[in-house]
Amino acid sequence: MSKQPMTGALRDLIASRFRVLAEPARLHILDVLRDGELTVNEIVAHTELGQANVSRHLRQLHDLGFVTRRREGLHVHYAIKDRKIFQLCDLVCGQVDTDLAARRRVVATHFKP
Amino acid sequence: MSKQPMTGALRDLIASRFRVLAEPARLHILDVLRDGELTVNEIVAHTELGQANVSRHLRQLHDLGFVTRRREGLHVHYAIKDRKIFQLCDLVCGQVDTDLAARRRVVATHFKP
DNA sequence: GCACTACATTACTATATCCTTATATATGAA
DNA sequence: TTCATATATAAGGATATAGTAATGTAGTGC
Repeated sequence: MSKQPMTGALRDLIASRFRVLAEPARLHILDVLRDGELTVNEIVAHTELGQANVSRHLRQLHDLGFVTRRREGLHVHYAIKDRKIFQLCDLVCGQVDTDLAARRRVVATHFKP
Repeated sequence: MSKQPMTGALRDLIASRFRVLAEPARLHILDVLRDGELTVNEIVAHTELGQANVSRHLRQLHDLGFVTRRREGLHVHYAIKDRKIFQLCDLVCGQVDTDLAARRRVVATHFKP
């Protein structure tokens, strides 16, 4: 979001990107890909999600440009395309952190020792 | 996402934040709040969304800590709580940009003059 | 009290998306 | 070709969420 107001079309594009990240299962997949590429079955093993489910999520991640796909014989290897997404998650993590801290402070106020 | 793997609970928290941003209508509301606080009706006027709809979206934005609420007589003023969310959108915008550029390149390859 | 305004909530339909089971496709080996 | 493995897709039901119309609530002024 730079200085200009967003057009509706841009909002749609941005929203669809955020939507991909708005799913714990997909975050999990991105997380297990952090240390390098994995095949579908390896991702299934790491996440304990169903194979069809992982395949569907990978399709979305790939369609929106979050991961790369590389076929090698029977296997298909997926990898993080742009590690900037981890910056996104870090920003949100920081938000979660301050938020939880604020909540803790509220609770502490009511449970003075 | 720091070095540690995310727990399921953290993934849920992060995903719920992203989910709030995964909606064009809410991005629009955040966008019109960029230059300062507005009342609900002002937001309705700027976005051309229905009043009930705006109210519902504002509730979600407020519940997850994206905006502040301030009552003043009959009016309720909403404002951006933490301008870091614009960094989030900027990051995604950059992603959209490079992605579209890549697509343009593909198209250009096929439509050589 | 009553009326008016600004906002919030409820109730509802429509749409989207998750997950799973079953099936399809693609690659490699025998 | 036939079989086995890895991945992708289709079809199904279950759940969630957007938008809207109607109603509820809170504050202001008469």
